[in-house]
Amino acid sequence: MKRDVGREEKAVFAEYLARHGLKRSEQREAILEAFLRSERHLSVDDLLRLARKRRPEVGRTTVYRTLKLLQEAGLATELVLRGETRFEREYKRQHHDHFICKACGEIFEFSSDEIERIQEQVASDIGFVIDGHRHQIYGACRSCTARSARSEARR
Amino acid sequence: MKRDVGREEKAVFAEYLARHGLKRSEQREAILEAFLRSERHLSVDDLLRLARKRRPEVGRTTVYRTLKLLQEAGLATELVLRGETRFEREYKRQHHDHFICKACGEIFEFSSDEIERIQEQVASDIGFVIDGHRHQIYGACRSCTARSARSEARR
DNA sequence: TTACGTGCAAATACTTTGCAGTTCC
DNA sequence: GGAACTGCAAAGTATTTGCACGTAA
Repeated sequence: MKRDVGREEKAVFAEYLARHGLKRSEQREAILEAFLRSERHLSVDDLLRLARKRRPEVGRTTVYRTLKLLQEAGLATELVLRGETRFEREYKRQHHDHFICKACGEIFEFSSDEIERIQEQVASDIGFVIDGHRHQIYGACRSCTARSARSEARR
Repeated sequence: MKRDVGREEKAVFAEYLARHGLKRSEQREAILEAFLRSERHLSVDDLLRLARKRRPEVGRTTVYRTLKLLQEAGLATELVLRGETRFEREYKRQHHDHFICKACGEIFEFSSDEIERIQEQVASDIGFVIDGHRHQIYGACRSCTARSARSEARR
């Protein structure tokens, strides 16, 4: 069932390599595969670990280098959450921002056309032309809020 | 005229030190003074350089350590803009977020009650309790937009 | 064949920590 | 006098780069 995960993205990457006179390699394939199979927000270490399941010799250096290529190919984006660098899929995904639960570390995505609109408004007020943004909201997710309410009550 | 810059904040810091059994020092005073006199978004290097104008022997280590104290005392906040760590005054300042011009690096502040409100809305939709957020908008400021329009026209 | 790719080790950049000497209270 | 403070050098992190060897095209 999960065969062909990210088939389209693999084609995009192949295309990117070809167009830039670069070559395919087992390592790049293992890394891309691992990246595509995980729906999560991966750290370099996560990705290294996952890629090594398939190809144990993959080096950390190659992960860094491949991530750079994936970003240039429009397949990955870097985000820094609470000081930690993570990567997520980018290809054909709608723009979104993140909630981060300080208790469990879970990351939730959100997007709001309304916020985007007001941003544009505020920007144009000072003659600023927007080209991108990062919006991160920290706090407690539903289950962590519930958990702490429970332990509160227990006192 | 500019005597007594941040008098209130100095008092807050003294109070903080006292309450925690910590001591005042020439270095801490020089660093705080430099921090308060500058209205900008300072890097560690900026602050080190400024503090050294007053006390040339101030060490980088002490700047790091003092910045930590200033944050704990509620006088400074750290922000990471385009991968660069910066510090700004926090005491009694209204919450705000940042525009960053990719061309000249200039940082502009903004705030929008409307955005805050929608954030709360979006958060409560998923049962998330907000505790803080970071919102950074990248693009081109008015003068850089004008400048590039001019060089466009020249072609 | 040859330009590109790889892993390792070394180099960077930024920040923290250990330590021996100094200063504040 | 003793705990706290300081600067330096060393140790950590995270990421990048130089290089000799390996490999896709």
